[in-house]
Amino acid sequence: MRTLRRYKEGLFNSSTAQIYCRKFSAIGNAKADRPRDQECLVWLRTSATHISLLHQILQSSARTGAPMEGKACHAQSICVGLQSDTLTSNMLINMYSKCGLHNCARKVFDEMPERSLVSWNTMIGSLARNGEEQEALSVFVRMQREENQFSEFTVSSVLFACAAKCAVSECKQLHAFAIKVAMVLNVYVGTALLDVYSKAGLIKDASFVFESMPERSDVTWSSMVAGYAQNGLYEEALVLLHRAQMIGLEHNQFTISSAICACAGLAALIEGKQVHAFIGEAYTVFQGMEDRNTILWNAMISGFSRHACSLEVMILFEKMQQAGMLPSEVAYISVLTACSHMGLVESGRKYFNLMITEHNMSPNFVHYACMVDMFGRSGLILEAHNLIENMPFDATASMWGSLLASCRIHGNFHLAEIAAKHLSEIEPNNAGNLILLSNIYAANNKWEEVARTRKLLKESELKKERGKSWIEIKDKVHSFMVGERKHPRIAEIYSKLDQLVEKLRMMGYKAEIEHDLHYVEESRKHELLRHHSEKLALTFGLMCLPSNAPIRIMKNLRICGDCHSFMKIASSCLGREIIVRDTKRFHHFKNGFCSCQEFW
DNA sequence: CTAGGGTTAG
Repeated sequence: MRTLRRYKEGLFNSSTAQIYCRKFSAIGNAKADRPRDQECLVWLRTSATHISLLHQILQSSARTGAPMEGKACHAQSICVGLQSDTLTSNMLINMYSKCGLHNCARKVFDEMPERSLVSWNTMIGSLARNGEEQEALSVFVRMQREENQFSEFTVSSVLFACAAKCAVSECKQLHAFAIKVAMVLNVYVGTALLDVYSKAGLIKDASFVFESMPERSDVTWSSMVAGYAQNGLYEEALVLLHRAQMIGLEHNQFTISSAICACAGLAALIEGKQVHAFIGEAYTVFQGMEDRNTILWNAMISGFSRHACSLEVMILFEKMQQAGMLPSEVAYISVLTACSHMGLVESGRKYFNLMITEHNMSPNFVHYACMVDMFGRSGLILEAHNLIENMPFDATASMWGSLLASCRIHGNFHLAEIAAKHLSEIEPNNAGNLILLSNIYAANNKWEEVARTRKLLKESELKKERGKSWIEIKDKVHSFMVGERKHPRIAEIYSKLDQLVEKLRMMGYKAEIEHDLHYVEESRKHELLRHHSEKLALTFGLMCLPSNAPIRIMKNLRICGDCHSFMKIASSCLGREIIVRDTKRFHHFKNGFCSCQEFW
C-alpha cells in the first residue's frame, strides 16, 4: 500500500503506473473482500484520473472477468467526463461483456453518442456470447439499416450467434456474402462458418468450407474434428485427427475430448473385441494429457458411461476428485446413470446427496430424471413417484415415461394411469401417449374411459411417425417401412422372415403384442409386430451379407420391446452380431444379450 | 478496444 500512497502523491510516472497496474490486476484475481482491496477500490473511485491507467484497469478487469474494478472505472470515467469517449465506452462494453454483465454493456452501448465499428462488433459479440443470440442478430440488422459498414469481426460474431440457434438460412446468406467480398478467406469467419454448418447437421457443407479454407488454425482443425464427432461420423473425426497430427499440429484439450468422444462412439459401431481396444486407446491418450480439465474428465467418464462400463465410471469419478478436480454437474449425470444401470440404489442416493451437501450444487432436471429412472427400474415405484411430485421442477415427459415403463414392468396400474395422464398432458401431440392411456384403461376394464380416450384420439387425428429402418449393403442404402411393399425383393424377404420367426419361436421367442399400440384385433397385432421395419431390415441383411459379418441396422424411432427380444434371441440362435442404432443409442446384440442391459 | 472449437440423459 506504500506504492499506492506514493502514486497518489504523484511520485510515479506512467510507466511505473503500468507496473502498479499489473499488481492491481493480481489483486483483482483474489477475493475483493479484504480491507486492502477495498482501500484500492475507494482510491480508484476518487483518484484515478490517469486515462491510460483507467484503460489498463478496464482491460485487466475484462481479462480476469472480475467486474469490481471495472465498475469503479465506469463510475470514474463518468466523473472525469469520459462518457462520450468512444474508446473508453468500447472498453467498458468489452469489460462488461467478459464479466457476463451484458445488460450493463448494452446500457453503455445505447448511451454512446457516437458508435464506431468496434462498438457494434463488441456489442454483437457480447450479446452472442451471453445467450442473447436473437438480440445479437437484431443489433446486426439495425447496424445495416443505419448504413454502417461491417467487418470480418462482425460476421464471425453473427455466425457464432447463428451456431447457437442453428439458424441455417441466415448462415447461408452470410456465407454467400462472405464469398462475394472474400471474407471467407479469414480464418475466424471460415471456422465460425463451418461450425454453424456442423451444428446444424449439414456436415457436408461444413467439410466443404473446411477443405476450401486457405489457412487453418488449431481452432479450425478441432472445430472440424468436433463437427464430425457430433454428427456421428466418428471414423472421419479420427481420420481428420490423424491428418492434423501429420501436419505437426499439437493435440490440445479440445481435440482430445473430441477424440475421446469419437472413440467412444466408434467403439459402439464395431465388434465386441474392438470395443475395449478403442475405449482403451482413448484412455491411454487421456492419461498422457498433462493437465486435464473438467471437460476432459467428463468426456472420458461419459465415454465409459456410454458403454455401460459403469464400474469404470465410478472409479474414474473418484479418481477425478483425488486429482483435485471438483466433479461437475455433467460428471454427476454419468455417475448417477451408472448407479441406475447397475441397480445400485444406495450408491445413487449417496451421490445425489453428496452433490447437494458436499458440492453445493442444485441438481437439475437431468439428475432428477436419473434418480426417477433408478428408483423405477429397481421397483421402488412409489419412491420414484414421490420424487417426481416433490422436485423443484415440472416433471418432463421422459420422467413420466420412465415411471410408466416401470409401472408396466412391476404391474402398478394405478400409478401407470397417473403417469400416462400426465404424459398426454405434456405431449398432447403424441398419439402414442393417448393409446398407452387407453390400453391401461382397457387392462383395468374401465371401458367408458377407453371409449372417451378413443374419441379424443380420433378427434385429434394424431398420427405416429411411421417406423423406418435402413441397412447399408455394398454402398447402397436399403430402407424399409413398417409393412414395406415396394422393395424389389420384398416377397422373398417376407418368406425368409416367416421362416426366421418360426425358428426363433422354437428357441423360445414369443411375440410380445403389448408393444403394439394399435386399436386392432390380436391377430392383426401379431402381423403388425412381425412386419416391424427392423425385422425386415435384419432379414434382408441375413440374405445379403456374408455369414459371419455383423448386421448393422439404423432406425428412426426407438426399438420396441418385442423387436428387442427378437434381436436378442436371433443373435444367439444365428450366432450373429446384430447392431441396431435407434434414435437414442446403440443396441449391440450378441450371444442372446444386449449391450444396453435392458436399459433404453 | 472487437471475432471462431470440446463433455451431459431419454
